[in-house]
Amino acid sequence: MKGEKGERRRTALLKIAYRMFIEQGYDSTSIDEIIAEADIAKGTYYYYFPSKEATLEAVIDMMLAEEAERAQAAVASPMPVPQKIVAVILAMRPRQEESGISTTLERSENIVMHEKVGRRLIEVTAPLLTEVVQEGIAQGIFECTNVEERVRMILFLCQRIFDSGHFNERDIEVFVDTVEKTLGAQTGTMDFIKGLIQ
Amino acid sequence: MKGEKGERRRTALLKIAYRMFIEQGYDSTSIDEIIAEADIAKGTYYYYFPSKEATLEAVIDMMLAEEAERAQAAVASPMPVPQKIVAVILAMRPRQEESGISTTLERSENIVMHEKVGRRLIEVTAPLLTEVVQEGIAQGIFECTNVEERVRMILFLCQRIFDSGHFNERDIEVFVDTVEKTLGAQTGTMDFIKGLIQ
Amino acid sequence: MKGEKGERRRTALLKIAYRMFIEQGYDSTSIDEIIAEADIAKGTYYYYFPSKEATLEAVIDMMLAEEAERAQAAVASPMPVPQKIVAVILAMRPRQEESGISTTLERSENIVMHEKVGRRLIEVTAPLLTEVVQEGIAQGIFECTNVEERVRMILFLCQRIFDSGHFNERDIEVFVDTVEKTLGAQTGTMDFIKGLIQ
Amino acid sequence: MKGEKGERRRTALLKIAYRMFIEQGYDSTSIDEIIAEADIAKGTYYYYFPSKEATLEAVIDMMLAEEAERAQAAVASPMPVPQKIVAVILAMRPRQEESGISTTLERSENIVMHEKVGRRLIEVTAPLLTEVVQEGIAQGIFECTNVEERVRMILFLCQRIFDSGHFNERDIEVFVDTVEKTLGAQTGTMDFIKGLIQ
DNA sequence: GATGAATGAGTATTCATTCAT
DNA sequence: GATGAATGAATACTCATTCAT
Repeated sequence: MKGEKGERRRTALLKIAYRMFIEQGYDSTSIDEIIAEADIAKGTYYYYFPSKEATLEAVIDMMLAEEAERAQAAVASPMPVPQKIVAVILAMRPRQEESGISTTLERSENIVMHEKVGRRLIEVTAPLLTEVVQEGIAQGIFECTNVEERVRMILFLCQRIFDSGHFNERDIEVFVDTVEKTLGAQTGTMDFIKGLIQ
Repeated sequence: MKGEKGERRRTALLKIAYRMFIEQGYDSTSIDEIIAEADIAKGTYYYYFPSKEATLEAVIDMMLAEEAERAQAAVASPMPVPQKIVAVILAMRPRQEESGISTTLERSENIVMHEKVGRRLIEVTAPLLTEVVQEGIAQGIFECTNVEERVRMILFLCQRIFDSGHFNERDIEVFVDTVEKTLGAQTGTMDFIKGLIQ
Repeated sequence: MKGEKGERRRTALLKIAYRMFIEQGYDSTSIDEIIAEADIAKGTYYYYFPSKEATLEAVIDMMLAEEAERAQAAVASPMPVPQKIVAVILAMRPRQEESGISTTLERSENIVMHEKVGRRLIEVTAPLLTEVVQEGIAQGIFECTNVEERVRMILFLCQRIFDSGHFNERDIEVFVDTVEKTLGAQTGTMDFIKGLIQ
Repeated sequence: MKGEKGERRRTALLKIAYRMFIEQGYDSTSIDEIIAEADIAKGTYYYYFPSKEATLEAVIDMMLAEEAERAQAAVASPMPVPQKIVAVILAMRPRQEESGISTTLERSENIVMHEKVGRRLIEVTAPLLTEVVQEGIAQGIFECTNVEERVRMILFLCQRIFDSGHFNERDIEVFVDTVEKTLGAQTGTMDFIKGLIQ
């Protein structure tokens, strides 16, 4: 698996597994299905991945890498702080491919992968958002202590909102209000979020 | 399954299944293991439960019934509103038996059951807590709109805190602060929570 | 099971089993389903029938008794011989209840019962029809040897026609022609059958 | 399952299943018994066949292929028409292996497979025999209409005769007579059949 | 006459993993 | 690098039958 060609094949396999795990859930996706889709032999699969579990880990890493990259780009950009926060939050939102099957995400088969991704996504995003919030504090936009804990709480709420999919206008209103208050921002500072979340 | 004797046996079986689902996770607990533990024949198991899935539902119902009862008792009591809120929240906390195996609760095998219970627990608890908050508003202790949505958000946060098990003092502080602010209470109103959550 | 009351209950059970065997097939009908339909306890079922197999035999006996009775009535009646033959043949035809589910009769689940009934039905009907044919020979309407064998052959063909359900006009034509020729009747003697078989 | 070796193993498995289905009946033959007989692992069985049902279909296809081949050979040969008809009919007769266990064929366990094979065998053989009969009509040996329906009727009678196993001389006589008459042949044309069927 | 709790052998099917070639 | 034949433990569920009360 050292050649470039092998690496490309591994990535292709990973993308197929990724799509199938999301569409049908990890447990419900058998290796037989994956190799049928990829049109390779079973031995070949095991040449590239030591186990199914390892494939899941690799898939999750791939997903996280993409999301982290988007969040990181937002943080590094010259946007005003509130917009940066929104950008980081939106980076967590499942993309087109996934949200198109957002109903699937709630099916119990997917809970396992979803939880795994969710927990790790917060681990990755929290430091970035903390940085932004501290930037805001320095600018006098926010005023609060225990920044790290507040950030994790906000990220957790985000996930619940995006997960459920069934949030309404009032849910968003409450969310924005809570974010503003927990960060000690002026009422209305984060109001523009409302327009962005669907 | 009409006699009293049968009903008692069913309950006994349910408790065994309940314990095993929690200890090893639903998926990882096979019917064979359950009947070995209960020392009954396979046919007997299926005499009492139509399927494994149905057993899970019955187990969850049992858990929820207990939790809902505790919450309901709190609401009906003559405590002051803030104490009622805390009581409802604490009713959601897993009991001794479960928390003793709280590390297990995070194992991926348990995610499925955990999620199912969590979602339904919120459905059950939300109306109760909403009632209490509205009582608080009437008494001038709280001041907020969108009560239902705020309550659900608070319950989300509670679950997360109890789930993770790894919360520290600062997490609690942030939680209490957020609850106060989101309900529009005076700072310090809910402070006594800190002493109650471990 | 000596009392009259018990006998009536047994008959009622038999009719339920009969209907279910026909509707779903013998193998696919479980005793649990039968007792649920009859609203009795499992022990009660085994009080009336020693086994499922015995129930099937009893059901078949019941079906045959009815069919044989109709055929016998036809033979004893003062109809002209050709009409008697048709009457016997039509007595083999599944009744309303069954033909309404004639598609079901072809489902593989029903083959077992169907074959059993079919074979025994021929045993019962053949002597009756033989008698009628011999009556016809005495009257100079038919002219043939090996009457018994010819009769059985005709009955085979009848069953096949009623079984398949998919016979068309030409099948009937061939059938009538064959019956006439095999019995040594004048062409046209049995022609009126065409109008009777649907 | 692409290699030649795999194909050979599949065929070997098929023959084992074939023998067991015939000996004990389809339903009464468990996968466990098949793999024990073949001395392979359960997984290996399912590597070659997706399901038990699929195995049955494959077994039936194998049986039919042999029978159809024998019938086809007869039709293509330069024999006189009556002999061809007999050859096609005889091709339907169960071979040594099966008839040696002909008693088994009547056991209810085998009815399902037997019926399935029977129905499909007629589908396969009917067009061949129709062709031969039409050849006979062209040669002035036969004279009849509705050839297809008559052929199917004849084939059906054949099956009943071979099935029952209990036919006697007079049954054959009646059968031959009926065939001659239904095809509009001179009496005696098919007489030589009598010598061939046992 | 009637009940219903208890049985346990039996069944088809799944699937991640291994390994000789 | 790649293949595909082989594995076998694991799993949920069915159902006719028994028998003490």
